[in-house]
Amino acid sequence: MKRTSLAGDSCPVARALDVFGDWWSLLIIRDASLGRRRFGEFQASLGLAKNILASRLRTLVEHRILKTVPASDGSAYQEYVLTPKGHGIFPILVALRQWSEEFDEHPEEIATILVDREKGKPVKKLALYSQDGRLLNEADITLKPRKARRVPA
Amino acid sequence: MKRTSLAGDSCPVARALDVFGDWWSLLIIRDASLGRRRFGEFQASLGLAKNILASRLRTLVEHRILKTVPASDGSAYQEYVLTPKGHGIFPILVALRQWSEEFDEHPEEIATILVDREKGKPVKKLALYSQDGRLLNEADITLKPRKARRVPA
DNA sequence: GCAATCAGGTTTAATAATGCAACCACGCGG
DNA sequence: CCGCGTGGTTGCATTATTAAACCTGATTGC
Repeated sequence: MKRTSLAGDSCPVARALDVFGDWWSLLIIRDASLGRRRFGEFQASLGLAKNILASRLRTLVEHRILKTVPASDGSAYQEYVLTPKGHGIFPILVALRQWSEEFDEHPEEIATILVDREKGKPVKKLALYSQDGRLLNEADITLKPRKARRVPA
Repeated sequence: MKRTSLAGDSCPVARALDVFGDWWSLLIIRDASLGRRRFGEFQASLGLAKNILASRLRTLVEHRILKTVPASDGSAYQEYVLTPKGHGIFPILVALRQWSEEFDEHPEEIATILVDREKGKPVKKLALYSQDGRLLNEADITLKPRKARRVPA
């Protein structure tokens, strides 16, 4: 069967999904962004098989989304923490959360809401703006080739 | 071995991933948001097996992210178009794209950039704001229980 | 100081999800 | 009535995911 790799795709959405588009990676990253760092913490929180967790952590480290650090409590073990590249996934988690908050069929089952720490009030929805500050929706944008193609002589 | 379902999870991120967190759904939604509507268009664009595509389209319709409409060119076939719930996924696609644009190891392989239709200039990065307009980053937010828990007498 | 326990995995064997290709049904053109 | 394009479904081989058993090195109990 071989799951088709998207790594060579030219679409940035596909390239991102190739890195963490599987069933567990984003949840591991979510846990990491909530401060979990130890193998056992992830395993207890997510309830996934340990071999899968080991495999996912390995590929996330390879992709430099996580890095291992020597320990924090003096024990001989290692911990997994987000790199800057990993922290960059934060908006994606927020977007996923906001979509569920808005469209989930059973919103009463959602346990938590995202609030700003200072005031304790819900955050605004993520929104897309043009460089000159206009609010953009799906119809207001378009795709452009990244660079003018060099025409062969 | 049954793939563990996340549908009953109380985390909205997990709930979203349960709906479209597989290998293909987000790419189908991306294509739909680019205007593709026919089975054959998706299949040609994504290069996935037809049975998988049929299965994904079915579950996306069940979840009301896509809906089938009778035809647009008069033929007897049906087309798949995004519902409002489906259009709500747009910010997630943008977030994925922007992450790749910022962190991909081979950005030269990315073919397109997102620009606003009116001016043709790249869009701003998605950003998270508090209700009173402060720019928030990962450290400025926290999770709060959705409702005050009713304490049993 | 020796057994028991725990963190952090690897190995094994079963089951479920892919992928590919072949097949089917329908409408249409000739 | 024969073939072709669209839109699927069905079988079967291959791969991924899973739970559970096992392993290793460090820490704790006594």
